[in-house]
Amino acid sequence: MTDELNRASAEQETMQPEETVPVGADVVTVIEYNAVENSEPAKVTVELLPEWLMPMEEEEYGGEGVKSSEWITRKTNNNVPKVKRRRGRPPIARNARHGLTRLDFKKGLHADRPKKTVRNLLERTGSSLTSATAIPIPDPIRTPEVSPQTPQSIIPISPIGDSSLSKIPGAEFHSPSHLTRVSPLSIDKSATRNFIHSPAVKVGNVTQQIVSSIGPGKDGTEPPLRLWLCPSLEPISPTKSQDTFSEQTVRLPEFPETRHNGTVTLKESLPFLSKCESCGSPFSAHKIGDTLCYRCYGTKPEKKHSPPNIVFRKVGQDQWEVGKTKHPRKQMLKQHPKFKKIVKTDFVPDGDEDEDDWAAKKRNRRMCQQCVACLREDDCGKCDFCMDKPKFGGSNTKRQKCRLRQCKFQSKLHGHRANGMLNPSLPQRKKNVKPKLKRRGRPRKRKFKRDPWEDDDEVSDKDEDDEDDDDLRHYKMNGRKGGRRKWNYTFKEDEEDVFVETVIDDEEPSITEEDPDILGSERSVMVSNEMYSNTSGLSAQGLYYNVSGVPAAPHMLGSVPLCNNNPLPMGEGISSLPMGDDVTQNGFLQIEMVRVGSPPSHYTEEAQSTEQHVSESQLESTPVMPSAQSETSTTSNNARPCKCHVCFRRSLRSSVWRDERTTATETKA
DNA sequence: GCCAACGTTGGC
DNA sequence: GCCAACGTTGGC
Repeated sequence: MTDELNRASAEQETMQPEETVPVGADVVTVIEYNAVENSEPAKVTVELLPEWLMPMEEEEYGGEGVKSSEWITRKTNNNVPKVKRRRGRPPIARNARHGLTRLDFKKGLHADRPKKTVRNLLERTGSSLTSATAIPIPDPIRTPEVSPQTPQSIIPISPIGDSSLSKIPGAEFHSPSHLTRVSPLSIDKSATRNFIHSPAVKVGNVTQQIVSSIGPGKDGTEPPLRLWLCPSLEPISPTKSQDTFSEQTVRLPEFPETRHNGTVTLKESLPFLSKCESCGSPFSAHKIGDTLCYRCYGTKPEKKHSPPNIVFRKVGQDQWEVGKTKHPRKQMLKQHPKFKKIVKTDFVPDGDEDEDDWAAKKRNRRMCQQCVACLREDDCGKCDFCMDKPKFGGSNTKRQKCRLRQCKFQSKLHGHRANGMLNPSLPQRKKNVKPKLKRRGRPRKRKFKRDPWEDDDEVSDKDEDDEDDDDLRHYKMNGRKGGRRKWNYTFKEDEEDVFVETVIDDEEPSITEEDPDILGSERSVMVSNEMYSNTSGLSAQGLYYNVSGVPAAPHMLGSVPLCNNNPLPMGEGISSLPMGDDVTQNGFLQIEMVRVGSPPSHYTEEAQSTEQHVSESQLESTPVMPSAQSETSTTSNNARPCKCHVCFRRSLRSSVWRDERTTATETKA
């Protein structure tokens, strides 16, 4: 196991230089860090730009002609001037409140709302729970089962053995319920026997193992009924260590959450009595992270809510069928065609939430409400978007916000240097400008040419066959949608909380190692720097990650404080945990990040390109990153200076840029 | 992948 | 109903 994990670490690190960095705060943070600490002057060509092309902060700082390095430094100081927020057309204030109301600050959960589709409406009304392929949209009817965790449902972890934390008086670690709930410590003979009696258990092999080892009624006591109703409430007693399961269930690296090629050992086959999040019935969790019983798994393959963790979920991999089929992914997708569409692991909106909240949030997805651009009130009147506005005499064809008011973080125009952005006074889109190409976009229902030699006009006059058209369009559509996708990046910031949601959707993962989507499936990332008050006992400023499959307190879960007193580099830390192929395939990696350094105002747009530059060409010479990579690949317990931003980025990177195929490839190498 | 065009929606 | 601008479409 250790060797395997070490190998995984090396594989992770080797992929890092090739990553494509999404538009995100984490990226920028690192760049700033490097720029400041390493005193490496940013290679930025200073050029005079029109006002609306100048960096917005520069304008706010009144720094005409401010050099880029200075500019970055200033931004690092997080001195974004407060500007009176506009309450006009973009309903910032109200919607910001709306957005905040969707945040559960205690749990760091960010509520999201499904789209108003017929399917969703049906599901919300409870009229249909039939679809085994349905996107696991939160069902308000079932929300009581996933209501906020009561203190009783959070199992105080008292690890058996020599854990130092177990000796801390009153130490209580409130890990996400789905992690603690399946703690093997809750398994005792009675519980296991109860599990055998559970009607929800249908996994035969597991049951047989238990039956053979522990006969029902051996101890002559029936389990309490409450154990049936809520197994997680079963008190955990260290005295249970004397039972036959304690030894192998407590030791983390060997924790049997992984299986290889369907080979399940006796030890691995031991189930954990868990409570299904969907139906509430106890069931046998094959591994940590299994929150749904076998029955509900087909209908609700996604957990309903997630803690403010980073959740990398290997979608399209049947957690139950791994190893039992030659093509588990295909089989899974066939069984659950919509399974891979599960993207966001957001908090289940309670029934009180109305559509207005969702609409309000939806309207503000392009606004962080905090950046200078969002706080800007006036249109510049000079950019192309302003010029397009009717009030500026435009034709209102673009219908976009002023360039200067485009959110730095969430605008989809972020980072784009449209042709019309270079200089509004200059002719735009010089390249390949043809008069007949002037009309672009949606309304043009241009038909595809049958004959490539046909003229466009001729084709347009023809009445083509609809089926051919559809085929062609379908092909084109697939060609686009089948490819890689960008990170769908969302950024939410409050005065105290920062939420970064990144969704990666690649239906057709690339095989190349440099492919940032090498996980081969959709991934959902949600980062929150909200501190967990209940993760006391660990460094409040630390960066932690939890890996599913490790059932205990954060320290037992493999959470590693990455900053200050962090003995482990992030990449290595993750790789040293059982998150190899099996975990990424069968379960999901959960990373819990606590108070990760810089506020979002540090993030700059320019740093994205800089980051790419570093990643691609300077990694081998950069004093920070390359050494980390080389070290983390083979060694362990390297005491490194605290670099919060670096840790954060590396954590994301090393967690995301993994793929089992890459693992196999590099294993060969 | 980029982005022009515009349908559409929400606030007023 | 008007305005602002988000989200989608589809050509390139």
